[in-house]
Amino acid sequence: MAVSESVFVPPAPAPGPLLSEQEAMCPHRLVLEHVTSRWGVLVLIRLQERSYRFSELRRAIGRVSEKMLTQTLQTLERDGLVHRDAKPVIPPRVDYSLTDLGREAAEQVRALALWTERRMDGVLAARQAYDEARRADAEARRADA
Amino acid sequence: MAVSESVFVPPAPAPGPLLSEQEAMCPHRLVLEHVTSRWGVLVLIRLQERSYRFSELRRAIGRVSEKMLTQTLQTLERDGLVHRDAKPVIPPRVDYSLTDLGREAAEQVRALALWTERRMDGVLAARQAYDEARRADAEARRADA
DNA sequence: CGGAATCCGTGATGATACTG
DNA sequence: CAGTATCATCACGGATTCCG
Repeated sequence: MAVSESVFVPPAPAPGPLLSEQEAMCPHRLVLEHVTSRWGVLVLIRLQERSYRFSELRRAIGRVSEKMLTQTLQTLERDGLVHRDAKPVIPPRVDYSLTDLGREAAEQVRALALWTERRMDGVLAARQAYDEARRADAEARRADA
Repeated sequence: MAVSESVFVPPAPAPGPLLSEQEAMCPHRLVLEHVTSRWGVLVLIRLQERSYRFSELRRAIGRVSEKMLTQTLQTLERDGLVHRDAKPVIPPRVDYSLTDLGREAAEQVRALALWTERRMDGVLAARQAYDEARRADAEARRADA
């Protein structure tokens, strides 16, 4: 029946998938996946600097659809990492910020992001070596034939 | 033709997608996605204890298809985080271990995983509160009508 | 045993339009 | 502005098969 975009029923009103949740794995692995998810990482890092409004966050991250940003924020909010402050005004104004738990998570994630940045040239060098090696023995194999 | 499973042409012999690579974003964001990818995280953490053979690693992680494990390992190898030692014997024997770079990455990832485990009950509590709150004002809205 | 290659379902993602 | 709803699309990832 192609339940595209998995639907959640009353008992478990979870917002969106954000990496399949159906598996019966240790629950903390799921939180890990929320935190390390594509947009989760970027949201946490952004919100670490300061509080953001929805569209503002969207622009800051760039190339994220409204849908995915909403989904990510809802998941992180449900996990208690993000605080959502909706002000009942016209036009609507919603501010997102980190909770204490979220700040801790953000620090971990940020450390990882900083490491990545620091070691980037090492990675690039490794890639060139890898690609070169593959090219080399692809050629050698062609010489056989 | 529905290019399922994006194809890479000679200039960029990258193994597999492992989260879409086509986007022109800062390259270190890609490495971050490799490292935080679903299986990338688990592979790094496992290999941190010791070296593993392919099937051994597969069993240790559990519920990972050969294909995804291969893809993950190849991506991490290309990024210079994992070392692949293929011994030309029959039957084939291939050992995977972390490089120095990989060990650094694994430490970051492990810190995150440990944090997740430590704060798990906080997250669970937050979820219950969130779900309860939603249930409550779903009821309130029903009272309106 | 360790992969490489293929087929294929379904779920994650993005574009668009609509609501309050 | 901050979402929600709907739809179209591909990439993830599993199963299977073949090779060395």
